[in-house]
Amino acid sequence: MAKKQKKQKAKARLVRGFNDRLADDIRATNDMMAKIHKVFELYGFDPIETPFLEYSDALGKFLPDEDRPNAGVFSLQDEDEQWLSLRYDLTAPLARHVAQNINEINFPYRTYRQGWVFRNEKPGPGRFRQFMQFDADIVGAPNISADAEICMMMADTMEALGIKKGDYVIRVNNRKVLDGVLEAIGVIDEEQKLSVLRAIDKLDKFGIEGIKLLLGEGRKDESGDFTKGAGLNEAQSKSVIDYLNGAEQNNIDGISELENLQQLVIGAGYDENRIKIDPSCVRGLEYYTGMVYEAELLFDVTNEKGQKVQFGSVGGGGRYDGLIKRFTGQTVPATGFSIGVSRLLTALKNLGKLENNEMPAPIIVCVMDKTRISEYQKMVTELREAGIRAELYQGNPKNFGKQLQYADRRNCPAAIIAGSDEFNKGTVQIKDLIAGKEASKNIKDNKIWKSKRPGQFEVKRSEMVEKIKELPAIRVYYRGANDAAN
RNA sequence: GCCGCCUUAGCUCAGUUGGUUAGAGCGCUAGAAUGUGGAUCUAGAGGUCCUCCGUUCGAUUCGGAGAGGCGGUACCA
Repeated sequence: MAKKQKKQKAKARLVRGFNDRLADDIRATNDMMAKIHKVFELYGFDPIETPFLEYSDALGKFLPDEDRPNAGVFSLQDEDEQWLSLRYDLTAPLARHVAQNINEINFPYRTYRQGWVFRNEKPGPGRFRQFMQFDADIVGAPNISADAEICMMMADTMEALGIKKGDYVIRVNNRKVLDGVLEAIGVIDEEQKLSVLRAIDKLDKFGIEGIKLLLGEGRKDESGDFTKGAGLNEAQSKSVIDYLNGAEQNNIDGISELENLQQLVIGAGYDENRIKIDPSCVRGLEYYTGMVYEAELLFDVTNEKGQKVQFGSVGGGGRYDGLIKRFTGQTVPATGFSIGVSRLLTALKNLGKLENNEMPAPIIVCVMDKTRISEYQKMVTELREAGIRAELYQGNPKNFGKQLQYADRRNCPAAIIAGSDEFNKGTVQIKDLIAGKEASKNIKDNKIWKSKRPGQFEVKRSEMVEKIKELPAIRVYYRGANDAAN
């Protein structure tokens, strides 16, 4: 009987590729977001928010087909049988919004937005099926100066997040130049073109030797799986490698755009350490029409298991002059950038570059006498009014040791203790749990430990809040907040 | 999608050449110690050995299929 019931219990489990987020991550993410917002606002961008769900056809070419309605995107049918999809990026919904409100929008439209996006595909390391992006775009801006500004803003954003000059680089390239290379070696087949571009994109992953294999017959990976190559001949392959090594190119249009951008950013004080032209930068294949950019972290990241991980790209973007045309028929040039917030957070966390501004745990007011709950609650309120996190112990107050154990495990800076003795005297006990923890290192015997009450002292009830404020842990954290308020 | 590795207690993992009662550490609960966190000691709870099918007198162990996890690779708007 008991067994049968057990079998009927629901299994607590997460959907593949989705994750719960814990307090530290949420706080760190919010902190990052605030910094990014600040930079984007400074550059004159305004926020916008669009829904998670869009009509599938509005999202572009990834329509659910009959056989695989959920390939790549999560899709479902509405009551009227129309296909809806969870957004897989923030650009397609922006294009829809702009097309829909094209007469009201004041161009050039500088806009940013953040949010969750969803992809129905196999999750990998640092890769999830729900993740957060943070985008900025300038819509209705045909000039290279818009691309230059986006690149500079990206550089500023990286630095605002605490990543130093030289620890990141914004790589820039131009699609037109890549097209010129393909043209020069006589590759006209669309599939082959894509294979060549994909191979080029993998330079940082596999190196020149790996690229040669991918341009030719193909490459076998570490698990023994074989990737078919682009099938170029020796001469074609050599031309591509020469291009990657910086050989001169003949696409005048693309080259001059890149030169123009470089001139603009250098003029504004962004040298090659920050924004660099890189022939191996490719990005979204059938999507971008001119400039493409990518933000790359240059330092090694060590993961939880102590392995070194090459982190690479944490964001990318480019010019997409065709996206809004799908809706309106008229070309609306646009350029923008997308930051992979979740990825960036992981990188910063592994690096220890997140500022240590962890929220201190609350002060715990212990319950020693159940008939005096309202008096304990009053203490909590006074602390809160002073801007100090505080809570009344809400577990079973029967066992007093449990209350301190709870406070200890939460890393609370202090506990307030008041029983009948203290109430009679008009005092409270303040127990500095951090000082006590320090003292415990030298006390082996529990009887002594108990009688000594390390870190604990008695103060007048009326001075409780002031004395709490004087605790080292409280002073350090709350000083900044109070200064800001005053 | 393809390739490889993995799945035993809440967690990390031993183990069983196919056999009666499957273990450890950590964690959890209780007590020593009812107004004091840590350390220590004692006791206790906790398992369809991922699922199904097959081989076998007998399967957690062997075989097959499937699911899930990790990693590589492909795709990536």
